[in-house]
Amino acid sequence: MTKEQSMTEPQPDLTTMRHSAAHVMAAAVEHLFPGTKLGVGPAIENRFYYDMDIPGGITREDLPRIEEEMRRIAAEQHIFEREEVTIDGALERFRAAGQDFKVELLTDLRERGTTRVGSHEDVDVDPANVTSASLYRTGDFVDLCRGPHVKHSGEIGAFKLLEISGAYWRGDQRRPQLQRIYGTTWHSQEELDHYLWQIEEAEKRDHRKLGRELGLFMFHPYAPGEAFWLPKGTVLYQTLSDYMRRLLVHDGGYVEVRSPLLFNRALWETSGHWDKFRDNMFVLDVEDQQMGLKPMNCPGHMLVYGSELRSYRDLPLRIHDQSVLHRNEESGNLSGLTRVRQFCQDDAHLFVRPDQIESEISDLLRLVKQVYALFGLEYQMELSTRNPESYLGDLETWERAENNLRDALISNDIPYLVKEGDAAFYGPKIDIHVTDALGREWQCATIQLDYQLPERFDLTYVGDDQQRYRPVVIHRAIFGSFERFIAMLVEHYAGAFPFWIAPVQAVVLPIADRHTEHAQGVVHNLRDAGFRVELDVRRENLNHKIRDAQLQKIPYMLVIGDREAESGAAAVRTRAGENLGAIAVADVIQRFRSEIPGQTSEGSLQ
RNA sequence: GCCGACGUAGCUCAAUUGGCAGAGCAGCGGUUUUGUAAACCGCAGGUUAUGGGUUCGAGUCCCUUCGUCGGCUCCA
Repeated sequence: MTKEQSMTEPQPDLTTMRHSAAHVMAAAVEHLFPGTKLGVGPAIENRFYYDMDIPGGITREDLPRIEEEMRRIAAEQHIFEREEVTIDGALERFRAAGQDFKVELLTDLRERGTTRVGSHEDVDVDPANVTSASLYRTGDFVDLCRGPHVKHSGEIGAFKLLEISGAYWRGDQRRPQLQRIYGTTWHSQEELDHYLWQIEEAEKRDHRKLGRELGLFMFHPYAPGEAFWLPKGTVLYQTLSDYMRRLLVHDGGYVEVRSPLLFNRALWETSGHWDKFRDNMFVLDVEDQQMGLKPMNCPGHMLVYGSELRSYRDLPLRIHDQSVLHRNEESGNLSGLTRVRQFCQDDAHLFVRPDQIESEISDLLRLVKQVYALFGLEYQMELSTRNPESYLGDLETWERAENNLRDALISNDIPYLVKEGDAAFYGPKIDIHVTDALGREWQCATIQLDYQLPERFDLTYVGDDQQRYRPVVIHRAIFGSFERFIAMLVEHYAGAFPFWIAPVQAVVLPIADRHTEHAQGVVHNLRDAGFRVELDVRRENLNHKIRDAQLQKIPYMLVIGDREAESGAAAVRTRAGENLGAIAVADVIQRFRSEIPGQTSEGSLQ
């Protein structure tokens, strides 16, 4: 585009285009499936959708027809005409048209002054306007909508319909289930193609696919939602676990415990989980008692704290625990490693005096920064504040707690978003959201302030004045769950893990049988130096072995032929395809050592 | 859990309107001793996820159960 064009013909913004495309899509569906009832159709990140009750329902095969009809409507360039009407007038029209969902939205607006349902906002009606509503007409299609829109239906860009799925009306399981059609639209065909290419690339990185190809983990129908960690995946898991243990226990002033998985119902009643979390717990009958598998470590840690008389001098007490947790997720919610029924967290509970909160939070923010930087992960911090409709405790405490968190963020120069009203009922929190290769956000790390559990378990410490005081608990996890974090790492690195966590760090490739002995020596030396090295003695040619090692994304390939056997070296190839030539084994070890964080100047392991 | 789609060899996928279940890779046996992304020949591999039904005949049509995927809801 020339500069001149961009000045005279500003392109509509993508959100407006996408929202307008949703209208055109709804119009197309109405043409093809008369009697369709419309829900809502907003623009979302990269895409748009419309929820509809379509007579007889549609399948994926119908999408090309709908797309074709959209192209026809686009070609006709119908103007998006705005019309301001009274709510009663609008009600009449949508009632007459049998648009029950629109009628409900308008009724809500009139009666409650908003169309909001919980934190989910429907965008058809401007909540600031309670006397009139705006309609948009495009050809024969009229929709309740607050706009804005592009000029005419020809301006909805280069689009494609992507996906079809179910969605409850207003996100409520008890309400009718509508069909949601997803599409995407962009300024140009090139941008559309690029987006479609991105989706394809992201699919190649899918941890479920790579997990199988790289032999990291598997699932079996007999254990839905519970991963089997295969030998290579176990190395990865264990390496991360050891790294975190070292960071916390060796360097960070934490102590580690192992605690029971199965607890009497009484514990869960005390902690409040029986009330709030029962549906997500596995409960079983043991003799004449009910026992629950733990979904979190916190109640157990309360018992550990309470098992001794604690002095103010003992605080902060930081208890780390990598125990197995179970949550009874609904079957439809299970997904690869990111939503499972059994997992471990790099969990810890910090028992602190009120005056220690801010410095503890600061330390945690630094820890998050350090760990995420090591993996090169992008993240966004979010401060969740009190939900006025659901909180325990007094306002003063809440205010102080929120200020503690905010001050810690500010003093560490960390940009953050505020999520008003998103706090847990027991205290405010900082969540850390990581963006993965699919552009999806995952909540991994979390830092939560809790004044309630110490109360429920009547935890105290003795102050310097002999009085009993109540400690504050900080729940925190840096990886979150190992399962989800590994899923993210797989997609982030596309399976090409950094050397220090790679399940196999190098493979030794003898060219012919006569090189096996020297190759075994090389393997032996490298293993002695502490590296994870395999030997490929198959009677295949070098090309074949190289290809297999590349596909397994092994960081280093060490080729042993006549020349290397003679000189006591290995010809080093990296998975990036570089051929570094023959290198003496001692120098290979040096090179490997330099790739372990903590053994270089940039160390995280010290 | 709900809506929709899917389930064929270890993996990736074929199989005409309902008419003999097939290929590549992997595996196994042989031949080849190989220099930076797939050597060659052969063999074996299946109650088409599961249980039932319709039919002369079912991978294909209908129902059940289980699982997976995309969403909704919920969340580490």
